[in-house]
Amino acid sequence: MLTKARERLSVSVEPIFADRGLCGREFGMLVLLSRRGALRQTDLADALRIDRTTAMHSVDTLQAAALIQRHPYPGDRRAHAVKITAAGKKVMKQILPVLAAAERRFLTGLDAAEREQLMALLSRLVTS
Amino acid sequence: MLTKARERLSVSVEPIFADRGLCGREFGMLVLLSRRGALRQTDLADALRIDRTTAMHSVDTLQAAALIQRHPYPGDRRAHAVKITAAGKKVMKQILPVLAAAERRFLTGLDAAEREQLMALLSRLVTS
DNA sequence: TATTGTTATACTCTATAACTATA
DNA sequence: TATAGTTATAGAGTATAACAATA
Repeated sequence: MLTKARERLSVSVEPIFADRGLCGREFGMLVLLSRRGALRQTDLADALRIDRTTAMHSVDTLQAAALIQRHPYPGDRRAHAVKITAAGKKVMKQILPVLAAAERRFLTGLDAAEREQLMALLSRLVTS
Repeated sequence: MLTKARERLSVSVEPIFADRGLCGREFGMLVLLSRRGALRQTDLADALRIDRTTAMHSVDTLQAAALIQRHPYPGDRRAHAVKITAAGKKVMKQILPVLAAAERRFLTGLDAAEREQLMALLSRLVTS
């Protein structure tokens, strides 16, 4: 059931990212970088629980689209400080409401109280 | 949240199949075949919403393990009637309670009423 | 002409291994 | 000796294309 629900959601949500040349993970990186500021690539990999080479591909994609930039990392010349650009913030802000709308469509059929219930139950499953 | 919950569940459930040389999809085929009797490979593909070549790989795997058999399909000599074997039913019945136990562990933290609530809400999302 | 099963092939996604430059 | 980033490569998993047999 979880599989089906998730599949259904991602079918309606992934095209939103794909339209901008991104995938869900890359959007997640933008959100992460806008919240936490500059991060090293390994920090991104750890946060997303993926290999650092996998993270690098996404960083490459985002940089090619000028949505993030690699900067020198203060205090460690091996590392890069990955920062979201103004263009990156803009794209992220464009996506957010579209994403919220898709989520609302996905949740059509549940009233406000039921949505909260679902979220509460799921979050307990995820964190327990 | 759905993604995380599903990931968490599959981490605890996939090893159950892997221990028997199967994956979730192949177990799903066994369940399907035990419920609906003989099916053509395209029927399996349609039911699981995968390509028929992808379904074929799973049918190959299950047949190599002698959990299913390909028979002539009455009335269409192009098709194969895929049937679950006695060994297949046995493996399926061995897996079912282990799976249920894993599901219960996954749902630890929710009481009976909350589990029902979650299932009800998810099923409405899936079918709506 | 269309469909079933099959084969061969290609593509996507992800990770591992090895390299470099730093630490 | 270990770590950050990179490169090249390999492995799943899935799909597409083409084929033979049959409809």
